[in-house]
Amino acid sequence: MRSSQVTIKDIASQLGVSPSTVSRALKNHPDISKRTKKAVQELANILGYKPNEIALSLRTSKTNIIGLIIPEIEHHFFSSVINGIEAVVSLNGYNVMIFQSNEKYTREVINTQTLLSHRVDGVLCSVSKETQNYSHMENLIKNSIPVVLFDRIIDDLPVDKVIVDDYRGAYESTEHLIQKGCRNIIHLAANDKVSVGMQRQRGFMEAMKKHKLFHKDCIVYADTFQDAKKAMNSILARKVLPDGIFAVNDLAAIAAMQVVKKKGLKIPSDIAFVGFTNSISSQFTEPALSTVDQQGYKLGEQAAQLLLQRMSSKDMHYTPVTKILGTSLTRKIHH
Amino acid sequence: MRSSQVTIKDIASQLGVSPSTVSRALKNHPDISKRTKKAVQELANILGYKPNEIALSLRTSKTNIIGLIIPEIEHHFFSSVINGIEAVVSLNGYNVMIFQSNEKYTREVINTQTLLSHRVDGVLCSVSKETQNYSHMENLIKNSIPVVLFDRIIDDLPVDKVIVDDYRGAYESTEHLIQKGCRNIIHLAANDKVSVGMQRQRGFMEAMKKHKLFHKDCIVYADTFQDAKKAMNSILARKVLPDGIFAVNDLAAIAAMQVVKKKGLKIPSDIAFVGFTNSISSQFTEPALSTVDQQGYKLGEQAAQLLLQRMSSKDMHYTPVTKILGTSLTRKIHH
DNA sequence: CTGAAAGCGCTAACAG
DNA sequence: CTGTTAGCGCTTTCAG
Repeated sequence: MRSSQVTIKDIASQLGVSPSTVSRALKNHPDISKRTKKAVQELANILGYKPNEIALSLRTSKTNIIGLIIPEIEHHFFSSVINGIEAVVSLNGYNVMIFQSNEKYTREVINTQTLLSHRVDGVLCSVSKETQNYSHMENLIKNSIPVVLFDRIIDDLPVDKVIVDDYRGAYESTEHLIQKGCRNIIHLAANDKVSVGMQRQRGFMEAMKKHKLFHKDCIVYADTFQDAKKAMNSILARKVLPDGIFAVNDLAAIAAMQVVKKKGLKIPSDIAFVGFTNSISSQFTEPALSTVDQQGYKLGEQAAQLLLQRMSSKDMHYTPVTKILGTSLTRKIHH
Repeated sequence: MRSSQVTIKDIASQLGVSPSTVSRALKNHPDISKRTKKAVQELANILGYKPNEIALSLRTSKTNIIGLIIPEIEHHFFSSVINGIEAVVSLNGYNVMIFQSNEKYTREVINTQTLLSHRVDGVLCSVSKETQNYSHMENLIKNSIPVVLFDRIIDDLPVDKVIVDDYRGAYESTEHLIQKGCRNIIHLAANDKVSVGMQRQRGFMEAMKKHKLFHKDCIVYADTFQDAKKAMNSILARKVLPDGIFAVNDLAAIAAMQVVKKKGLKIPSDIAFVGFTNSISSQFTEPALSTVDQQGYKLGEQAAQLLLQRMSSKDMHYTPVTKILGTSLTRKIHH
């Protein structure tokens, strides 16, 4: 049954007309007679003709594909970003091609090359933890492929960016803990140099300093489940116990909560917790974890809109824009 | 700076040779002199030449793209499947184009048409909950695009399939509960007609019947968080309380656990729980939820392998294969 | 060792 | 109203 795909030529020869007539008939060109149009469209339907996007792309140098590079798809935050992106771009006739860097710089570079080869019309990217150098992104731009960075950005790269206000999210969370009576708050901080983690740490520090609560032992680097468990254990071995924990992500917060509960301490009365991400799991801890919602879906929408906008303008000498999205603290702590 | 993409022609004209020479030089064709090769390859590097995949695809009618249709990317199971797929296909030079049906039949149909237009080399699909009709899949096959279904399959469609042994996973989970002493087990079952849910229900029923524990009230339809909460509340209002719950997914199990704990009952001593999916969240409940691991990654790998195999054989009259993957019960119940 | 030409599927001048 | 032609970028005969 190896029927290869139906082309405009097949329709043309079966109808005894030229390919261009078929092409025109299919797009309702006014020049074509009603009879011909009808015949063509009917036969196209019967044969199940679908235009070959590849041929179209080659002609128009437009693929209607947006390239997306994210660190890990298995991250709920990123999959919700994807949904926001798809919602926006699909309305404009674009499809998304997703690539994962798996937090590796080298993979990210390969991804950009593949994107380039596939001649995608634009690229959305959230960079890997390893990424310091950004010549691969510049390479896209040099090839006149617009780039928008989101969430994990490269500060120095002059392109459009959409980020979450990590600084303020962290600041407000810390203040919330303070308002709830915490005086000795510890921040479980990110280990890497990614902007996101740095901003959260900065937000925490500023809030603590403002309330004169900052001290040198209140930052502990631990951003994975295992690390956070270890860290929390050694924190609980300190002479002075904390009364609040602000974690750089929910995973670390949840890990720390488990350690705290195992020691028989009560949450939030003995130690209160705030996480960051609003992951699915944060609803299932007991008590439910108070956490900063990053609004991945909205972030995706905004990034996509910015990219589409940039793609539609021919101007390569634009002034890059950075959009900052607000966060909101969910499930505030109740004593 | 609007430099459009570098082509083989650019290199050719700059070097005063013909495009065909450049083409050959770039792929190390033995006919080309060392000098020319070196010159071409160097210039290609400098200009940042990347072959235009679109043009290649048009020529070879091979896109090196695998189309993937899944219900929802925000589902951890599916994103782990994606990773399994990518791991396998990327080794073979393929990229994946992901489409979501969002559990809508109509979207799934549109997705297949887009895939067809993009002339993907093969399609992997897990169908939506609504999907009953499968002419859209047949349409792909008619166009000689091999299809492999995974997890959520259509029984009647004669294509390769990879599924998890939902029946056995459910059967064994139920027996595990029985071994642990449960005599009145209730199954929180799927509401829809998807094969996956049906198999789990069948597995549960068979195990219960074998041990003469089956009775008419032991199946309750509730497969979402909200529904499961409601269902569990009304179950706890029964004259005879259950001593075990087997849920069709972790979400329902977790919801039910929360209701049970709120009532002051102990888990697992009063009521034991087993879920299905091995979601991230299942590790974070207290106690951690015993659940059936579906091995999404492995499933993805197998499906991808099957598809690649089918793609490489020209034979359109193959006998479809169905691979069944085992499951394993994680975190068995400890009293 | 290298070049010219044809063709993948489609469309848009241009020419009837 | 319809057909012919050229060309998008690339490879691959065929012909030097």
